Amino acid sequence: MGRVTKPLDPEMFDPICPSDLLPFRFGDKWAGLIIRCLQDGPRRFSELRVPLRGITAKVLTQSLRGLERDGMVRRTAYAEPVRRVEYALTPLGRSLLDPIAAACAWAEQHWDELLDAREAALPADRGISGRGRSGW
Amino acid sequence: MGRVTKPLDPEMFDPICPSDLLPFRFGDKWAGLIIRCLQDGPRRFSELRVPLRGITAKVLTQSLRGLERDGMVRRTAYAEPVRRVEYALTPLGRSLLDPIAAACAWAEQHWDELLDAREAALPADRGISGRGRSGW
DNA sequence: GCAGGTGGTTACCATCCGGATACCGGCTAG
DNA sequence: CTAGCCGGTATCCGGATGGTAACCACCTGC
Repeated sequence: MGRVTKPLDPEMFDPICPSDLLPFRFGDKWAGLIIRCLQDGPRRFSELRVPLRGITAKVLTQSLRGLERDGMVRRTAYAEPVRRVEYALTPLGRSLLDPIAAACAWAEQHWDELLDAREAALPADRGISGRGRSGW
Repeated sequence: MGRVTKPLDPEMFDPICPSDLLPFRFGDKWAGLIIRCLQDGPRRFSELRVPLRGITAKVLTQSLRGLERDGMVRRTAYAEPVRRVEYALTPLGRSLLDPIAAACAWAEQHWDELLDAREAALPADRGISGRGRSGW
């Protein structure tokens, strides 16, 4: 089976920058990232684990099952000698790319302000809200 | 002091419909709702509790402190005989209204599909993902 | 004096969520 | 035979999250 889509960039999610201040979440912690991983076509389980650095098999399975159940993702297992399973966006899942992109654009645009606010809050951090990490 | 903005509609968040399937979240469970409550101008603590049916003082405080820390909301306490505290959106917080609106529009547009997917999943519900309720 | 509103705080609790670790059967390459 | 990849599952765990209930000081109105 010839590869149709380019392999995922292991660096597509910078581990330092864009994940921990962003106040948007889609579904669980990984759902947004997964959706974006699938935007160029179907991906295999292990393929998804590459850019989602550090995600464990269990958690990825969990997240994918949730997305499948909600009609965002379609899972296809092929009856081949070597086990192969592919995950692809449904039209519904694909329609999510737009609002996700809007959220990303917002974050990118206001990144400095977000950092500033966080930094300014640190000294007298009342440390109440739970937004220490936010997912994507 | 004259009231500038219309009182909040206690029904502005339908308790049945728009909250529990929506796969978007902003910050913690209440942050998105709070932001939208503040879009027409500053609101007082108790005023916010009305449309946010069921939110307890503690949880609202928590959420507001988080938003304040992240620069989305500004808290102003007035030195008056009767205690008065107002919460208002900062420009940064206001800028969030757009992507939030995009998310809402998406949800509204795909509501039926979301419901269908959920319903179809119920019989053989593998019940793995944590998206039973989503907040936003 | 007492009830009631305002804007919280404190202590406690159940649940959830993500993660670590170990393990699995089927297949293939050496 | 053995090692390793593939796509998971089973079990356990700690911390975050959200909620309840009780309490608080201060002020106003009856």
